Amino acid sequence: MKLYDTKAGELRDFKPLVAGRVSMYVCGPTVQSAPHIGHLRSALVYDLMARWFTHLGLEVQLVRNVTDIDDKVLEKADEQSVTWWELAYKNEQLFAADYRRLAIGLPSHEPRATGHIPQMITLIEKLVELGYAYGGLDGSGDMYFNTAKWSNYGELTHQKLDDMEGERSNPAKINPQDFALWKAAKFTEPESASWPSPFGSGRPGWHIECSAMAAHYLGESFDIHGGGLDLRFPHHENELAQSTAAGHSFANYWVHNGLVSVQGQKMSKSLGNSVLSSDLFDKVNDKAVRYYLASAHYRSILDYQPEATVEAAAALSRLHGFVARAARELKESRFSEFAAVELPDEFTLQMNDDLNIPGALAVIHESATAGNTDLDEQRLSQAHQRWSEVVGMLEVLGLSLDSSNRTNQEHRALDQLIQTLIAERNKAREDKNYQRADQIRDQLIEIGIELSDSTSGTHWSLN
RNA sequence: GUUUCGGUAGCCAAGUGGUAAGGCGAAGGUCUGCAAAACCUUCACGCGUCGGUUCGAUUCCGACCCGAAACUCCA
Repeated sequence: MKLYDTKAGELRDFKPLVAGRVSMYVCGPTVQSAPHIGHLRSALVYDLMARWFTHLGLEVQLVRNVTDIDDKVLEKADEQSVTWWELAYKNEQLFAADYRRLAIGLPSHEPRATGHIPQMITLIEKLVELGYAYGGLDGSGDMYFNTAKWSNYGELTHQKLDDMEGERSNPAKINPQDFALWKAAKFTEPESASWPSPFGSGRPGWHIECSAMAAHYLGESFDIHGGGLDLRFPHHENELAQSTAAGHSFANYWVHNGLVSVQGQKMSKSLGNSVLSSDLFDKVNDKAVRYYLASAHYRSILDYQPEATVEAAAALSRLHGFVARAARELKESRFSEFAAVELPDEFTLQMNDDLNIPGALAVIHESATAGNTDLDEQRLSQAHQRWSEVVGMLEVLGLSLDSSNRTNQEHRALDQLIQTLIAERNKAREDKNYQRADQIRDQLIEIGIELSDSTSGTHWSLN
């Protein structure tokens, strides 16, 4: 498999550090507010990547952190007159709920920053010991990383220290580009937001959190570090600098997902142009939202267009339609069970090519078309092959038709009710009472149930 | 200014040094009592503009235009 490595600036063959295993660290959200679809796309990208690795037979370790303490969390909590941990927890739950709805798998670990303060302190101490960290020149008690001492600084984003603007007005820093490792407690902030440390009480800087947690769960070297493109600098550059300065080899591959934009502009909390998951979930079903967010290559900008979600729903519905039709029409044959078949080579090729989901989706569509034709022509063996392929491919992408609601009690009751109406309608059709037949069909359409007549009888589906 | 990344049909969106995947949508057709669904056919002589390299460029190179992201708060 090839992956685009931001640090190398090119596609690289992916080779795990330990054969048969892949370790991934993904920057999760700062839980200062509810998720928007940009956050969800990011989580989805790494979920898809993890699923593909799993399909390839690798054992995946995925760590996705939660930043539950930082300036913004404290600020927002203050505005809303709640404690910072209440705010953080509430938002963390909103993220979790959306992840679940999008069928984004649980990571192996989902560490909160506040649960790993000792590891962060240890890492800062190490940096002090090695001469890369210093206490703020203004005596504030802040700790900073000395970027001038680390000659590789800028290697992730290919920038020279001199070209970077940095924060010129901060008298606590030796170099304007230096960044905070530890922020001393302030009188204006709640006491609960500070922890004791050898540098005085305070809280960790944003970047050190990820360095410490990645090392804690995945070790000093691991395979892939992922996150949104906007985190490349300063966040990931700083993580890389402090971790490697501390002697860790850190991530072997750096992967960055493209952002979601609205009318050509980045979706962000500060711009106030956030599209929330509920905006999509209200319009189309959960799997269609997943399909939509996955439908652009993960490194491309996804410019949000409301109609595009409806298009995604239509496209996915055709695939699900084939799966359901094949299941129905093959039921009575010797091909009633779908087989664990090899996925089409082209699909594998696309997925191995830097996770080209759009290319992979094209393969699924082609298989579904071919499968529908096979069913039309009564080529059951081929249809069975196509059906199995499509089911397998959808499963890898987490886009399978949910089967849970087909087995529950409510569904059975609904089915019996509709079957009664179908029988009445078919009787009416036999009697050439088309007015009554169409009336039944129209009434069902109105409540979202679609009937379709075929040689194998009349079937219904939720629209 | 510096560093990244884009500009492909009505819309979404892949891709390639050899003549443009797929989806949505639209039109026509097959099927149907009529529909729906499904299938078939058609829908970019064109891939921001202008040059260059080449037998050949949308793809490589250069310049330019437009847009996005980052530059110490952001997935």
